[in-house]
Amino acid sequence: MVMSIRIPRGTQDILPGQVEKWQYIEMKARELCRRFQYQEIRTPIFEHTELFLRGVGDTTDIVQKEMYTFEDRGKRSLTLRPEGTAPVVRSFIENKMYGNASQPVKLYYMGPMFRYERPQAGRYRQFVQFGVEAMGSADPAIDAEVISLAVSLYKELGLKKLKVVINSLGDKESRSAHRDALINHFQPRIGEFCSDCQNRLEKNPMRILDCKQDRDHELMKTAPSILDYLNDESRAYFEKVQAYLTGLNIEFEVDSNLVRGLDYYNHTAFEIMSGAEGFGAITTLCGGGRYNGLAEELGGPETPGIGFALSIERLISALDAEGVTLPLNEKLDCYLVSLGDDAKDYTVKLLYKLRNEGYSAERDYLDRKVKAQFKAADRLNAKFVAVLGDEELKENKISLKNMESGEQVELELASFVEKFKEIYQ
RNA sequence: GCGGCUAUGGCGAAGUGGUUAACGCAUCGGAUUGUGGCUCCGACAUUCGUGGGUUCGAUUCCCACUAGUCGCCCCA
Repeated sequence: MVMSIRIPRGTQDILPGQVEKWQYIEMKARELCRRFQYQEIRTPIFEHTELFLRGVGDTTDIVQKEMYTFEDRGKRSLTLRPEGTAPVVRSFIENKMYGNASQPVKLYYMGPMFRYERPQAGRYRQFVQFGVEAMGSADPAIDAEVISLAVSLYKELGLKKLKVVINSLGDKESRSAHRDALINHFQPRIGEFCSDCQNRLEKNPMRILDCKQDRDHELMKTAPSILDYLNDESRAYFEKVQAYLTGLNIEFEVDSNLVRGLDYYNHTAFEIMSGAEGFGAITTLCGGGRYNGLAEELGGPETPGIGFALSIERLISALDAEGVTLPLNEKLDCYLVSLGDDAKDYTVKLLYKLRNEGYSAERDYLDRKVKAQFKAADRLNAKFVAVLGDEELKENKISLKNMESGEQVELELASFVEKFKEIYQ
């Protein structure tokens, strides 16, 4: 036998039974965006590699080791998008949305992202992100709006064990002062830290604060906090964001060690984590932050922006971990049981009629016995089963059974659909 | 990129260096010659991830590969 071809590593098929959850979540997300007034944008699955080099930052892990990059026949270097912000900002600039009548421009996207990583719980090579981007406003109220949108999605879906963590990375000036302070702090004893941290010292000293291996080192506890290096403007901004969140009754924690991995962040950075038991090592459900300056970096006009991205896979894992069942009702309106060739021919037509009237309806296509047809109806959660056999056909009758009550009535065959409508009410 | 564990029917899962590879669920058939959810009976893997090696003989032992899984790094 020929070896069968299997799904590529780190990808998954979403099968019937599971896909309903996805559809429900997608519907919820879209509905929420309608209420919050974010409009959908669909950008290509691949972009010029250059976009991510400049947008995400060429020292980031994403760019250095996780991109699906290929050359097309025209020798262009293209990359399957590893994240959604850079493409949206690219489109914003390219389509001159900064000139739109309504500002800020508030967009959302939902679709697959690709990162070449070793798969584990909650991590895939192709995964689906839902994200929003609000561009053109540097009002801290919109930071709070973006965070609240993500929180609302989780809460409305039924998650309870959530933790919102925020931090401020400050503006350029604050960040650079903090960076110098960090280097001065760790430099003398960097040899006592892990090799990753040693590399981080020059590249991105902030990341040392995030290290799990060296978290108990005494220099960690005494490390300069970004919050002490925020200039007045940055501090005022961060305080305002917190005040708005408090006003929205959104509980949060300030964690000065929260550092996001992408280069483009500044000011507000946030994460939403799941505290559910058995959720695995990865607890981040959603990550986001402000990226003033990214538009300029990509060749557009100076435009402030903030957004988040969350993974639908992790959202579903969190729902499962908390034992939340989504209100999916999968009932079949009517199953048609037939017995005999003439009856079968008739029910084939009847089935189509019911479907054209808007009902979900099904029948047997494997010539199964009546008993097995009923079993199939049961498995499909049929509300009603109509039975047409030789006897009924001869007398122009059809039986209709209510599967919940077990009650069965005989109806005129000719007016079945009309009668069904009445009874179905 | 690195490390641990795993790989047996549609699913879950036992098992052994040697002539029939347990069992449970699901499915199909029957008891009930036209009525589901319960019960009982029967059927259902020329085959144990792929390739190679050791052996008279491998699903079982060894190696490689692939995949899954969990963790590290990092992230959604």
